[in-house]
Amino acid sequence: MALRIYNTLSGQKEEFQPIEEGEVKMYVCGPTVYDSCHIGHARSVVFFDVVYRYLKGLGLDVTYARNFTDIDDKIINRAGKLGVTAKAVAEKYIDEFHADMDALHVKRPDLAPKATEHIDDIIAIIQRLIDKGKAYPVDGDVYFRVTSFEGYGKLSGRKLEDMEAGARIDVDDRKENPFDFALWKAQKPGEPAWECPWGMGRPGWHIECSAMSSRLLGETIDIHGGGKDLIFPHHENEIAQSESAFDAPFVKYWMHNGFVNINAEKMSKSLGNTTMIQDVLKNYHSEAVRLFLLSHHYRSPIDYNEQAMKEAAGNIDKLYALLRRIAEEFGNLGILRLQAFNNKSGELFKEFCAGVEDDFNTARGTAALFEALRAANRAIDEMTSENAFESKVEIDILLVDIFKMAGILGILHENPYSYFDAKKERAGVDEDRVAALIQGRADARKEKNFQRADEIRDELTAMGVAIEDGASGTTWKMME
RNA sequence: GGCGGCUUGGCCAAGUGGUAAGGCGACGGCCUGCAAAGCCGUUAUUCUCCAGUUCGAAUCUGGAAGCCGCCUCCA
Repeated sequence: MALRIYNTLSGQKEEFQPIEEGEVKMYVCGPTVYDSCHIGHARSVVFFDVVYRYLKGLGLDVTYARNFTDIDDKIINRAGKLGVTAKAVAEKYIDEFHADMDALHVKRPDLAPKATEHIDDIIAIIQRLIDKGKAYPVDGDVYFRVTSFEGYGKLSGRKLEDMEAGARIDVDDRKENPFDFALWKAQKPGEPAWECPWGMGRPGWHIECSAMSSRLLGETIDIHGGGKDLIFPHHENEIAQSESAFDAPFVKYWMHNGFVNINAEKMSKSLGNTTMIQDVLKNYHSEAVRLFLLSHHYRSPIDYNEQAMKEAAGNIDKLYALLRRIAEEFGNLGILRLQAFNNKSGELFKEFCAGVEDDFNTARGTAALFEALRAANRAIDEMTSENAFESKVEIDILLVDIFKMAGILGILHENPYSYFDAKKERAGVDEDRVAALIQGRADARKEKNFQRADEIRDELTAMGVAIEDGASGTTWKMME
């Protein structure tokens, strides 16, 4: 099987061939750190986290960079409102970003550069572009000369002539062409600024990615990703800058994820439905969030709503319930989990990979995950003293597959007992009272007083507690 | 105005020209004192509509309708 990736540049799926055998250089546009992250950021970051995990799983030597835009109009505005420095705003939200993404079990990228740490690189590229006649300074600003780059529009499929007709853009007489964009912005009073050959100022938005990508990963990289909205103008402009500066292709595979809608509406500040990761995590387990995000194809829009989240949360519950069941039957879940990294995988993991290899179709992959879940439960259901050995072998293979899939999806990090205990704690029920009621019910059942037993169960139900009678006694959990 | 995308069962959602994955829900069964959980089975002759190409189309082509995104900061 070969990995195929939909390349925005070509508009089709292409077989993935790294530029250097066995190595992958990947860059993903990170956040502008002026506010908390929302579920849309989570989608992008979680998706590319899966790309990273999968490529590493293939044994490739992946260098993954994800930047922070830590100097920008929005940050400066925010700082002005709060009466603090832009740096303070950026630092606060970088910390928040890390906290959010750690909570979502996102692996840290190899490199997390900040724009302000690469001002020299930025200035060097701008100088180069000016020297080559691709950019021009005006009153301390520097603009990229869009008409100097023949391929302008190749990523977004736009032509300069077409855009000019209906475009709503600022008319700025100082620009040669309305689509020329700022590489450098002259300092305004009170703004943070750096010294450069054109006077004090700060970088424009697009140039930082060209600078950091080329400095950290090379002039041509394998994968560059981000949200669909970045295709134009951000990534289009990055291509123009980088390819003009280095006379080499900038990126081999462009990948863009789709948006998250909220209850079938576009998420936007004006609608007031911006859904922050922190708030989502108050209501749902982080792995439910990941499973929700990954059970849809990354390029399609997805709808965040209560039903979808409850479904995902329910499925995470089922997976942990299986893990608990296996731990109860066989013990040593930790050892079984370790085996996932050494043992050969079974058919279902191969099926899972077949999905993921097809343009990271994790939605297709989850079908294999649920099949493994069902097969493992069935094997335990059907286990007898005669077939115990065969069953154990079968369950082992299924469990290894499940852990391997979970390792790529980034779920099932917890011990199942602590997972369910944490749920009980979050629900805030009186556990001693539940234990007492269950004991009372057990006594009633012993005396065949089923009416009393059912009364007690009703009482538990009213508390939101669901009970399950098993071979080794009664267990309970919180109902959804 | 320009560019792009989407329309698959009650809901969500895969589907790469060869005869509709998976999840949720619903219904029936096994299990259970009864339940729950788990398992088994049933739940789209059909993929918005119309025409065409083909031995064969949800998948390709043309047309129609509806929905959505981008073109402005945005994941």
